[in-house]
Amino acid sequence: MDVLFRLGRATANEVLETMPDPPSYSAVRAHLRTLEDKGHVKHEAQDLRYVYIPTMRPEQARSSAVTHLVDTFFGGSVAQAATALLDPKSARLTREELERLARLIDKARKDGR
Amino acid sequence: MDVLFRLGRATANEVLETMPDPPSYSAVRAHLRTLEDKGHVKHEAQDLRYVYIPTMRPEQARSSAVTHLVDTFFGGSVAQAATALLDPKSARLTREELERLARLIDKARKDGR
DNA sequence: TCTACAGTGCTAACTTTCTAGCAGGCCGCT
DNA sequence: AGCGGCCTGCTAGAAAGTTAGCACTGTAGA
Repeated sequence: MDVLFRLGRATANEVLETMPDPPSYSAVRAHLRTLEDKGHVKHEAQDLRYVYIPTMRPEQARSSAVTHLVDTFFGGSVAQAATALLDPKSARLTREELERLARLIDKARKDGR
Repeated sequence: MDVLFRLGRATANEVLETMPDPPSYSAVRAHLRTLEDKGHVKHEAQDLRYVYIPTMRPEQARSSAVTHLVDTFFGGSVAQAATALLDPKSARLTREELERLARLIDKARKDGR
């Protein structure tokens, strides 16, 4: 699923290549089929191969992944998560990105009043 | 693992209770044992039961989870992830948290020069 | 045309995970 | 002492996941 979310859509082979520590091609194909059985994924025929696509909308997948991360690693605190995310040691942000985030927070400060 | 990261340390029973959609108690115990075999977890005897603890340091676990999330759902863009995280629709932040984040970004703007 | 190639569907064996349940130990209670 | 509850270790069978490999199909190139 992570590979599919990352790429948006992918063939069995692309999934295999993108996986770290990949199992066999057969395993990937079988797994994609069971994901399809469970409804997490659908496929389309493209050229001669199947392209698999997550059924969940990307925004929803993102948002639930974010919530899960915040709950699991930051005790539900968005502020703590944001602090870790913006940690200057790892986060390399361009000037424009910083400006945009500053504006975003400024807006939240005004609106939240 | 998510449960253990969330709680810091937990018995098999606590893991079971915390899991959404939990398997059987046997499965949880067995799984904790294989996690221990693989070195992801260790246990201590407390009173009469085992308490399981992740072997990875929390900061490291957090940071690699954050990296993985950013790569999987935001194409590696910290800025996009931060934007989603601070989305006013979902993020409920107190005034002090907003101030702190604003200062954090301000500092990054100055330092990054 | 025919050959090679890459993909699908399917199957059968194998490995790992999940499950229920049993024996045994420690504790607290009566 | 005896009982019940709760935990561990362990086992064996069921379920799920992994693997290799076969037949078949459509495409491209010699």
